[in-house]
Parts: sequence; structure tokens; C-alpha cells
Amino acid sequence: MDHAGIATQAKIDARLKERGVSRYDLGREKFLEEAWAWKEEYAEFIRTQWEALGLSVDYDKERFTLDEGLSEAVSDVFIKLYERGLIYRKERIINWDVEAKTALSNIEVEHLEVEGAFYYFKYYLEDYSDYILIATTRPETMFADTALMLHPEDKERQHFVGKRVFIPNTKVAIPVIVDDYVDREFGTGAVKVTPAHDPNDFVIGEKHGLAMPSCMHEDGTMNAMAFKYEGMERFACRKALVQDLKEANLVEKIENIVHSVGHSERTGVIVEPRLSMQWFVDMEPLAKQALEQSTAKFVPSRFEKTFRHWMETIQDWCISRQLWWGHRIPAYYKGDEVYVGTNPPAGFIQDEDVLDTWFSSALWPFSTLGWPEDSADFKRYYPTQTMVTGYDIIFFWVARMIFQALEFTSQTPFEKVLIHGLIRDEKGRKMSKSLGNGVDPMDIKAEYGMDTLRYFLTTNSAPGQDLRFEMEKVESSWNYINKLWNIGRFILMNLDGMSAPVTLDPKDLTLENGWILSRFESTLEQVNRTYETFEFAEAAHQLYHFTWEEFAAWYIEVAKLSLNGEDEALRNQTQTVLLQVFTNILKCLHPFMPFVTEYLYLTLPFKDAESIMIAPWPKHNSAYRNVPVEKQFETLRTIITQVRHTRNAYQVSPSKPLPFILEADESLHAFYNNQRSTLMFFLRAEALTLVSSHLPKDDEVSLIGEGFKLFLPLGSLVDFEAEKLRLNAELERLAQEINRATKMLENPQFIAKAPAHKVAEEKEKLDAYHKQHHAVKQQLEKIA
RNA sequence: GGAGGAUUAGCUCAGUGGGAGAGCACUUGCUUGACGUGCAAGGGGUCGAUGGUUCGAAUCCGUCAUUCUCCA
Repeated sequence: MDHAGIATQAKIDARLKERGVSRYDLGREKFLEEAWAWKEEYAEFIRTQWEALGLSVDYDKERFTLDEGLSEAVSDVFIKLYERGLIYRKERIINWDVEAKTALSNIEVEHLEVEGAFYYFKYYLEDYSDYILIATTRPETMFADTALMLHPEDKERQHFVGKRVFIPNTKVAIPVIVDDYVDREFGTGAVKVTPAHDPNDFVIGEKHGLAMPSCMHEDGTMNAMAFKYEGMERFACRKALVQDLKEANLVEKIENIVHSVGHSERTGVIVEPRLSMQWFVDMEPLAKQALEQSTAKFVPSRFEKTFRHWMETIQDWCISRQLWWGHRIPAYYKGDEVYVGTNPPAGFIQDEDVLDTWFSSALWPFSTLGWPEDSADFKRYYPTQTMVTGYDIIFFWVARMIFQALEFTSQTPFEKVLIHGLIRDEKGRKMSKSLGNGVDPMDIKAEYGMDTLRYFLTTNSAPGQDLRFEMEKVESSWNYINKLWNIGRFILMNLDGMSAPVTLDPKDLTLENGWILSRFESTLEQVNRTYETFEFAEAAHQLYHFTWEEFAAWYIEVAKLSLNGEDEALRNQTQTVLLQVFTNILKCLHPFMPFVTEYLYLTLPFKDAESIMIAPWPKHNSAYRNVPVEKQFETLRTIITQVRHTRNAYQVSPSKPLPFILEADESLHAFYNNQRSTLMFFLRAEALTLVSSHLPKDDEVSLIGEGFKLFLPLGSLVDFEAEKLRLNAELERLAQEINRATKMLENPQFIAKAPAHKVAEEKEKLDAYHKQHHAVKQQLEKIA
């Protein structure tokens, strides 16, 4: 956890306000006591959430950025950077948050388009003989103007140079100077210089040795320089001032514009550029080093560009904050003397300010492991493997961790950076407090359980892509978990008479047992591969499909026959397969839904560990891979599906027993006889006649596939003409397929350039299509 | 001004060189001994437009359009 300097201090200030006191009444020491109490309270709250989320982290290694060890690391790094000349203290224009009353770094400022105006004011010469027109968007800063500036080649207005003009409606006169910094094309071609209120003007001010007064207090109200406006809030002052100048006929015009204005990411207020003394990190050498030496691999890789571009255009980092909650800067002053270190000489007083929270977060990968001590954890775990965070945190955290790690440990702190998207609301909007469209994970937990939320989040997110919160998908996740639950229930209800798992010899497996074990092998392969590459949604999709469409919809249904049968050996084999495959599914799903998988795992008998959390990951067993068996089972599936389809199309009840005639090559009769009971059950057959050739009749529907022709005597239900149309349509479809494959295979370029296995694949397909086409054609001829 | 996403079924989104996929919604049927939170069978898409690379492009490259985000 980090100490979230500004946010936390704001919370505590608010709490104190309720009690009618301010932090200044309390004093720094008492205030920090309050802050620590607040921290303890919220840390406990966060821990409760980690637990609720089922985070499988090493809870013993919890750290806090203000812990003693981490604080030492911060101090150490500050001092070393100072000694290396990479930290300096200077007066600069920084981004000032008038509400939090502290400096911010550049990236804590959010630029928003807002409606504003260009105000054109008249700056009269001291003798009122003429005036210079100046356009400004921030009238209220004019009291701190210290010069007007013209371009050296501005011939028309050369007579102003060297004279003085009045700040409008005041008796304050400022000089007119020249500098080719002025853009003659922009605005009125003349600018006012307000060094303490604008970064560009500050540079000019330094160059020309101008005074740098500020006309505002730190809370954004006007000071004595603003005369009658003293004490007014800056924007109230702007309004009153413009009104007064209008009345004094000092406003030429007002042009409404939309422009980009910096807002504090912390408090939302408009940031005030303010001249003040702050500590900075000199970024150029650190950024250069990071760009040259970082070996961190971003996933998805395009974020590497984001990182590099930011590093290439980086500005110095303002690290001091005018707060009490944080790491106090280890710098001490006595008059003009500065001491940076841990043992200040007598009479030196420590800097009042603290460091940016991110300054300490940047050290996280190594400070949490005991650095700067050469600790056992540091030796063992550093550098780390994977950093996981959102793309909005790349600048704040990832980039800073990388350059600090390279500077202080000479290593990239992690191998990979996994970047995820943000969760948006149902309408695709960013969740925010002001819109009130946030979703509390604990609400979802209360209604659907945490597994549902986790599964929804992980399976609906593509790498680096935002995710829309959708209740339908949450429900769909919940349905899936319910399905798993019911599968578990079914298995438990069907383990009667099982004393122990039996050895599964691939040679002795029933067709369905061989099929599901083979299918699990290829599923596991995909799951392992996609987990490795962080494609979690893909891994989950594979498991979802396997669980629902293959294991539940087909395997379990077929397995019911042996489970309810008389053959004990067969039953035990099936029970073992059921248990083995289901346990493996649970293990593979455990990272997505830890709670329900653990519960089901513990409920099952013959488990291989005390908890699924420490159970071994499913192992590959290539002996189970069996492509011929998969093909055979596919044939059964095709036959059953086609019959179901036909019943549906002819509106024959799914349960009405029918006689079937199955025509197949002699070589396949053994197989079909073997599967006779399965076929008869799923076809709801009153009879199944196996023949080598069959002469079809008018009242039969014929279903033709690879390796079979199936005839259903549906009697008067059969519309002879409709059947012909259907078969012709089938013929047409097959002809198209043949055409496509033939064209490919006749293309010499394809044969020459395509990979051999693709060519072989197409040949196989073409072969199969030819056979089916022939069979359907024959059928049509026979019935015609 | 610079950079990067997105554009695929009615909706929300995956897929990223070899015959268009999911969830939800929709249509038809089902008191099937785990599950109606379900079961079975379906319908629905010239993958934003255009040019190119390739034997082959939704997928790679160029241009344009619409839209979102980040940086300045």
C-alpha cells in the first residue's frame, strides 16, 4: 500500500473540519497521529477487500510506503541523487493546487477544454498619448505584470520602446521592452510579462532581470498587489476587474474562446502556475539511461511506445509537496546553507515539505524486498517477473520504477509489464465519483459472489483494452458457475460403489472416455499456452467451451449410460474419468474463480492435496491424445445432431421412438455395432438396422455424412418434393465446397508456396466432399 | 499539432494470414432423474470505405471516414 499523500491528507483535513479544528491548530505531530490512525483503519478495510477478492498474495510481505525500511530507502535515494547532482532545489513556476495548497508534478495536471476568453486591454503610456493593446486569458494576473514586450522589428510601435505604460486602471507603470521571443502573428503582436504567473514569462523575466512579484496568496485569493481586489478569490476578481475596466473604457474587446486549462487531478480545481522554491529531479540523464538500458517487455507491446515517448520528452520532476503526510525531505537549512543527509549539524532546521508519494512508490520493486540492505528476499526475488497495472499508470509508476531501478540496482525491475484496460460503466463512460456511475465490487459480491465478478472481469477483457461493465455478462458468468456447481453435484451423485480411482489404460477406454480425455489434452495445451501469454479471456473461453459444450453437453450425457449400466468395471472407469477431468477443469479454472473451485475440490473424494490452492497443476499425458477416437466420436455426434434436427424440422417429438436404417461400409460395421446402444439411446430408436446397402423408399428421409447414410422412415410426414429440394440444396453446398477446394489445389502457386500441411488438409477435405457429393447424388437418383 | 486505440451478428465484444466466433437478445420445440440459472434445434454478418502486398487478407501496409483516449 502507498500512503497517497494528497488524498489522505485531504480526508484527514475534512475529518478535522467536522470537529471544528484545522491541522494548524493540532500541529504537525498530533496531525500525524491522526493520519496514522486513519491509515490503520483503511489498511484494515483494504485487507478485508483483498480477502473478499480472494487475492492469492503473500500476506506476510505486506508493506507500506511509510514503513521504516521503505522510508530509509526513500531517504537513501534522495540523498544519493542529491550527491550525484540529480536533485536540485530552485525557484520555478510549478503547478499549484490552490485547494490542497501544494505543488503538483506535471502529470498530476489534467488539461481540459473549457470556455474562456481573450480580453483585449489598453496599456496607456504615462502621458496617456497612446496605448498598446494586450490580449490575455488571465486578467487577474495583470497586477503582477513587470513589463510589456514588443518584437524588435515591430516598426510601427517602436516609439513605445523604453517608455513606460500603466497597468490598466492603476498608477503602476511598467517598462516596454523588446525581445524576438514575441510572436508577431499571435494576438496583438505584443505581450505582457508576468514572470511569477507563467512559465514562459518566467524565462523572459530571468533573461531581462525583471522583478517577479506574485499577486496571489497560496489559496488562490488576491493579495495586496491587487489593490481593491485584495482578498477576493481569483475568478471573482477576474469578473469584477473586467467589469471595472469596461467601465473605465480600457477594454477594446472580448473574444470568447475554448481553450485547454490545467486542472488538478487530485482536487479538480484549476491549477495556478505559481513561482515557488521546490525540489526537482533532473530527469534527462535518468531518462536517457532508462531508454538505453531498460529490458522491460510491455504486453501488449504497443505500450512500449507510450513509455518511450514519454521518456524522450520528459521534463524535470517536481518532487516536493507542501504536505505533512509523507516522507519529510532530508534537507536542512541554516540561513543560506543547505545540508542534505541524515546527520544535520547543530542549528540546521529541516525542510517542512514532504516528497511526492510516487517518489517512494517508484522504489517499490526493491524497497519492499529490503533494499538498500542486501537482504535474502532481495537476492531471491529481484528483479521481479511481471508488473501488472493499468495503462493510466505507466507514467506515474512503471516509468519511474524503471529509471529508479536502473539508477540504484543497475537492473530493470521486472521482465514484463502487463497492461490492462479500465473498467467503464454500461454506457462506456469512465467510472467517476462525480457521475456516480461507479460499481462497488462488494455490491456485486453480495448479489452474485466474488467468483462471478472475477470471472466476468477476466474473461471479458482483451489485453490493454477497456472493458464495459455489463450486467448481462455478469449474469452469464453466474450461470456458468451454476453450471459447474451442478456438474459437481451430478458427479457426487454418481460415485456409488467407487472405492478408488482405477488405472486408465488408453487401450481399454470406452469411446466417450477416450474422447473426453483426448479433448482435455488439447484444451489443456491451449489453456497453458494462453495463460503463459496473459491471454486470460482466451484461456477462459477454451475452458468454458470445453466444460459446457463437450464435458457437460456430450460426455456426461453419454457417460450416463455406463453409470447406470450393470458393468461395474465400465462404471468404475467412467467414474474415474469423470472425477479426473472435472478435477482438472477445477484446477484450470481456479485462478478465475477461487472460491467455488476450492469448495467443489474439497467436496470431491480422492483429491491430490489438502486444498486446490496447493494442488499440482494438471499434467499433460500424451498417451490420451487420440485423433481417430475424436473422429469416431465426431461421427456419432454428427449422426445424433442430424437426427435431432430432422425431428425438429418435421416436428416429430424428440422422444417418439423411430426405426432407423444405417447404411455404412462393411469395414465400419464393427464400430457401429459397438456403439449400438449409445446410438439407439440418443436417436430414441425403436430399432437400428445396420446394412451395407439400402434401397431408399419414398417415405424415408435420408441423412448423409462422412461414413454413413441414415434413413428415417417418417411415413406420411415426408414431403417427397421437399426432400428432393433439401437434397439438391445439400448437393449445391457440396459442389461449392468442391469448387473452392479444387480451385485452390489446381493453383500451382498454392501448391508451390503454401505450407505442405495446408495442401494436405485441402486434399483431405476435397476427398471427403467428393465422397459425400457422390453419395447425395446417388441418393437423389435413386429416389427420383 | 503529435501519438495510439476502436470500427465484425439487433446489443456488448473476442478473433489478427488459410473455410466468420462468443455472451445476451430473437425463432421453434422440451415436466429428458445435475442444472428451465436448464435441454434440443435454428435464423442472423459483401468483418467502416478504398487502393496495395500475397498463391490466399476480417487479419499485413497506404489513404480516407467516423469515434475514443493520451501527450503538447
